Amino acid sequence: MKIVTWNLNSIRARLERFTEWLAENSPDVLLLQETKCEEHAFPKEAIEDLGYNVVIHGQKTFNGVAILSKYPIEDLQCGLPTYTEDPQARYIEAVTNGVRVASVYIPNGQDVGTEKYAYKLSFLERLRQHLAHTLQYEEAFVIGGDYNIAPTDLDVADPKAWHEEILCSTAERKAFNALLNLGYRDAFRIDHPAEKIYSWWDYRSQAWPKNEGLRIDHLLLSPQATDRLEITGIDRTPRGKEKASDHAPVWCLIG
DNA sequence: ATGGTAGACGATCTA
Repeated sequence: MKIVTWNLNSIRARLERFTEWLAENSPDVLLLQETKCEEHAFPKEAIEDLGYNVVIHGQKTFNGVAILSKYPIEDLQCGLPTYTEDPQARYIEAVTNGVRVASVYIPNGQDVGTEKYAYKLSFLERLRQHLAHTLQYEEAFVIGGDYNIAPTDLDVADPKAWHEEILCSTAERKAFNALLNLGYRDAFRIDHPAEKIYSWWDYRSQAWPKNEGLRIDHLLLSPQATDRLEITGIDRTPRGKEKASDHAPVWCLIG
């Protein structure tokens, strides 16, 4: 079962490229972030035509997450149960083909020390609380998303430039590690323990041609999902095309 | 300290 996480940076701006990639790669499940529209504006039919069921937690202009699956989608949950007062659409969870999956768009945080940074850290704490709770189900659970955190300097092309900057600060990395310390694993690092490869390249400053990226998109696996993990990867091909998202899809294969 | 680009939307805000 192939599961992909991808921050599309607008599903409508990306529709042609995205459906093209879907037809070529045909993953079983997609966990999408930054769809950037309300449900009525989401191009559901074009995706359903390719054989996917679609569930959406959207909002106007910003954020928005979705789950696509070739299998029926059950037990839908929009928003973190531990953060029901969050006005932003950043979390969706469901069960499909016997696997619990979630798509999460963790706040960017803007700059260290800002109000948005505080919101990011509080969102991460609410996520930690929820993931602590779901462990008791002892299910295969895959939490894919744009975490907006490069877990270590190995995940950063230019660690000096990013030292204690947003996406790389100590408090953010501690919050990410707190998720791992619950018992979840960063899927990509299981079979690529030392590879310098990234999932996001800023549109600015020619970051893509210079390969000045960061690995901030992750698939976290519960112990039961970890036991079933076969391989993972990051597909950089779509990032090099016209009208690309600034993020690349990250995938894993669960047996 | 600033600016670089992209998307939504219609002036800026978010990233």
